Amino acid sequence: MLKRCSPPSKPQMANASAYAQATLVPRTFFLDPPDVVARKLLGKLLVRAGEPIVGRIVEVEAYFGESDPAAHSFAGKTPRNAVLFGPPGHAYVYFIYGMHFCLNISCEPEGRAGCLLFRALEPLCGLEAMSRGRGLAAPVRTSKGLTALTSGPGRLCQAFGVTRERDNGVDLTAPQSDLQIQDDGFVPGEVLVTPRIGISKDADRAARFIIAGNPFISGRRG
DNA sequence: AAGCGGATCGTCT
DNA sequence: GACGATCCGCTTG
Repeated sequence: MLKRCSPPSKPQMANASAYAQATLVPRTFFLDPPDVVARKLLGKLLVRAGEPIVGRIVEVEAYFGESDPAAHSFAGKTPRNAVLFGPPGHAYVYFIYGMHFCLNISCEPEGRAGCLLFRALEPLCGLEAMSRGRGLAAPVRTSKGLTALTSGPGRLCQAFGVTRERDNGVDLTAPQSDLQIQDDGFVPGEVLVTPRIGISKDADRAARFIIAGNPFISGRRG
């Protein structure tokens, strides 16, 4: 269950009363193939316990395990990607470009390495903590500032304080976990599917899932 | 509005 | 030893 928290100045997609009624998303939710989980995952909440920090998932990319040339697991299991081959619902965090972290959640039964990359969130709670994580001198005020908080895989990790050391391997479906996926009953409108961002192999495959029209989506909007 | 280059390092060849 | 599932600031149109 979520503690009550202050909504951002301009909530875009949901009302504050729903935040307190969110429930933990179970591991079985993540047993499905990546494209199926991607659709279901849009509209759910990423929650960091404590403050709390909460964002609604508005953009994800599906990666299809060992059959997907663009996936980290394409070449098989290594020390870095081992989490992906474990049970579903766990965080896979990797370090990229010498500078940024990216957060994924594993899916499919143990032994299969499908996952979803979190690409953008709509900030709902914990704006001050998010601003701090992003290295800002003061909490965001403008709508443009709000967008830059969690629009992009590296940005949302900064906002939530996600690092490989802290979060890789964490069970996002466990009640005691610091980082969780929760469901407040929100149902997204139209979902668009586009090619994935920033990859060179299999660049045309439609595997990026976005909530149509959401202002927090990163990069190309459709 | 779009395009370019720099920053910076873990991971696998 | 090369290369990213990125972000930011600066340049140009």
